[in-house]
Amino acid sequence: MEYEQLKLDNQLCFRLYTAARLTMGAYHPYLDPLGITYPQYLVLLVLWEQDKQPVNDIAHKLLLETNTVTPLLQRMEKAGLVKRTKGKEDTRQRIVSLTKKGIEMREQAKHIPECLSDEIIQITGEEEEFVRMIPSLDKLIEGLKKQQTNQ
Amino acid sequence: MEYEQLKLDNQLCFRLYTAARLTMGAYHPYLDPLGITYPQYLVLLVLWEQDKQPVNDIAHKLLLETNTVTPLLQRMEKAGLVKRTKGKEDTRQRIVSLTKKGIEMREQAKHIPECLSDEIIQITGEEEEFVRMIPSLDKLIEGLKKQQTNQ
DNA sequence: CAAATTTATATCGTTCACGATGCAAAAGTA
DNA sequence: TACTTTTGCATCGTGAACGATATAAATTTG
Repeated sequence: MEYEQLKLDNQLCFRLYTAARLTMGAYHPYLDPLGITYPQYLVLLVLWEQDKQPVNDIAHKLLLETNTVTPLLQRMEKAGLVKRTKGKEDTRQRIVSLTKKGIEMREQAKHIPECLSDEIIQITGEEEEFVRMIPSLDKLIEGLKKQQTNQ
Repeated sequence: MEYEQLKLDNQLCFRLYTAARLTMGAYHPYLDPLGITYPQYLVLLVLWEQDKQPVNDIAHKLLLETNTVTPLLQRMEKAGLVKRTKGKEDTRQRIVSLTKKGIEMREQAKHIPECLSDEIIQITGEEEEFVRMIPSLDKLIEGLKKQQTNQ
């Protein structure tokens, strides 16, 4: 069948696309009570690990463009989670730092990863299978990242 | 470290989220010349396999909500790729069918899956590793789907 | 040092993605 | 048959994601 490939290959990309959407959905019960979204949670994770970072560093760690991260941070600032101040050495930079509310949310979010792990294990029976997927995903991400920046 | 988990678990979800975005990005060079987006390409794949389907069937196959698919189809209709007609048996339904342009695009898109496979192989060295990921992703998707509809 | 280039962020426009809500048609129930 | 519920789709509002473009500050170059 000439068009058989059209069905077949979407396998990987379509599944990644779907799995990503559904796992993000699995965060909803935990993030909704905190009033944050999954991408906002990612920003908090980055800042909890190291406070006071310029927009660029945050974007780079999340592999997002700054024009995605800037509005995200603006919404988080409006929500009182972070504040954005001008950089002292390089005044082009905007240094993003956690507010009291942003710092305190760490405590409330402490159990989310554990809850989600448990949920995935409960849903799928075993954990190892998914732990094994991680290096493959990293390899794919690393390769695609290079592909898209170099050329 | 009390907060160690916060870093660790994002492993899976963050990687899925990132891998999905980047692989969708890898479609750009092939879809841009056709003037379609990745979700629109997915809709076309569904219709190429079987023409004339109600909105609901398309949404169900893509695991998307109808309120995502409806605007998507409206844009595709405006672009002249599909038309949407009222259902005859059930007049609530909107039957989506391919236009001449939509049918002809199949020929132009024929090689996309092959190109993408090649690219992934070239980027990452081997194919098997990613073929092996597919059943795991299916298991995850299936489980999360149940979780989110049942409760 | 002045001019050109790069860098850090912001803004704009378009397209998803989805919760909430609305509405009309179909299906089920009394 | 009248009434209630469900179903199929549409609309609205919000938050990503990102390409394109803008702007000011830093850096490089001549």
